Amino acid sequence: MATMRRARTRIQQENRQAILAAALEVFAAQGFRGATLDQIAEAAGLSKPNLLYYFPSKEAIHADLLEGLLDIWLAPLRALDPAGDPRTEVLRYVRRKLEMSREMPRESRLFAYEILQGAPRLGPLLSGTLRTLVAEKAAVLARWMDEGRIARVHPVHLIFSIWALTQHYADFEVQVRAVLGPEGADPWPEAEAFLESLYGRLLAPGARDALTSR
Amino acid sequence: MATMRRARTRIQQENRQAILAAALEVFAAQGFRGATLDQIAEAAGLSKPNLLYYFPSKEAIHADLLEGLLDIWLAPLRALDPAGDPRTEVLRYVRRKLEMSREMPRESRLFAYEILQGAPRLGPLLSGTLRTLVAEKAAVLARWMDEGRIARVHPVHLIFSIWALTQHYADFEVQVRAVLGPEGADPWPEAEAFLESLYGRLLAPGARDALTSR
DNA sequence: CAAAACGTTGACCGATTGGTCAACATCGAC
DNA sequence: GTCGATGTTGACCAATCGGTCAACGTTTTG
Repeated sequence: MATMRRARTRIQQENRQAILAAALEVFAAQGFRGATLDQIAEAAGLSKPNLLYYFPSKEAIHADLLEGLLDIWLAPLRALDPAGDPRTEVLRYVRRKLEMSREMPRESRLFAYEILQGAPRLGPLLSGTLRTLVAEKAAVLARWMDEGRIARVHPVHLIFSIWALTQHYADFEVQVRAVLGPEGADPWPEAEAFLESLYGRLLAPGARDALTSR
Repeated sequence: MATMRRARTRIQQENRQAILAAALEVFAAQGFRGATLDQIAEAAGLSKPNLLYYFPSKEAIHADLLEGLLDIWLAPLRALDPAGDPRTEVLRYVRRKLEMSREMPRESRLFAYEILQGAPRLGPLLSGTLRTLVAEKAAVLARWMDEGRIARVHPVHLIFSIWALTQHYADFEVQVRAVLGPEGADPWPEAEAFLESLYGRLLAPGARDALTSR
């Protein structure tokens, strides 16, 4: 009846969960080196030795957090349906990714810190899982372009652009809010409208680059 | 004849310069908390006490670095000419910003760490200098849109998008290279071509959002 | 209810870190 | 070349950090 996958007791599951939640908060705010076990322990409502009763080290907590993250993070891209309507699929991907930035900014920042640092911990996953997935979905995009159903651009950079634009609103939220000002409108609906315009126009079949020089 | 602005002696200027260069390298790689004075001292070819002879503290080095950065960083946006041709101006801004990401990735990462952390040090500058400049340039863009010379989008988010897309290639370079693979082409020319397509199509006068739903 | 397993913590430890200081070395002006 | 100003450093310090441990509660199980 009991699941009994990893943690045996109820209290063990609760505390591990509380620790991971607290660690996410602290790591996302301070980065790995900036975070301290005391901060995490206090945020989790536990003592530091107690925290180390559930996890062998600070590194282990961080690793646990990162491990689960990549799958969640890539779910929207995985969901890109080769059988769907091209523009609908891409725009849904953009919307879902932006929604993740809004709903999970801490996860986004945790990821950003890791990449900024040179991906010392999940580097292999980037050249493995991530690279494979991107190659697969880029092929789908390229096929759609071949069929003339969306305009032609470099498919991998198209994916990069979606990552950059959506994560920006989570990772650089302080800057966004500072620029928009204290009475600025909620940036999220604005961002969604902007991104819909951007990808709508970029991918409209028959779109050609505007004349720019000469 | 001598400039004699700040540092009096020749050796003082040289060493301060060496320290700032070394600190930029280390801070950009490890973040503020991750960097140590010993690392900076070694990279600068000095001893730690000697380093503290030129700067009063680790904080001071970091502050010095950040202080000079924002102006450099915003120079391309400042150069956006209200009297120029709209699409040429925007595309030149994009190109210059991308070039800065390529030529000054350490500065870009230093900035990224600061914002990620919540901009504890240059927060006021964001709501001051930066906000003013963006408002001014957004007004220029809005006027161009009113005149029908570029397509209408939210001007501030247009600027956000340029920051996000260009800095992505510097800050997330590890991820970009991992996804493109070891034998992947040089990402920079690809990125430039992609961004030119993107902004060319986004801003083409008369551009309308593609039909997406229903 | 006893005892074993599980859970919790104050006190402590070694390592690292930012920063100090007194002593020493070097340089530049006369 | 001498002497004061400038530059340099080994040794040291207090604070912080990740992690340990022995002792003490608490829960679960027979």
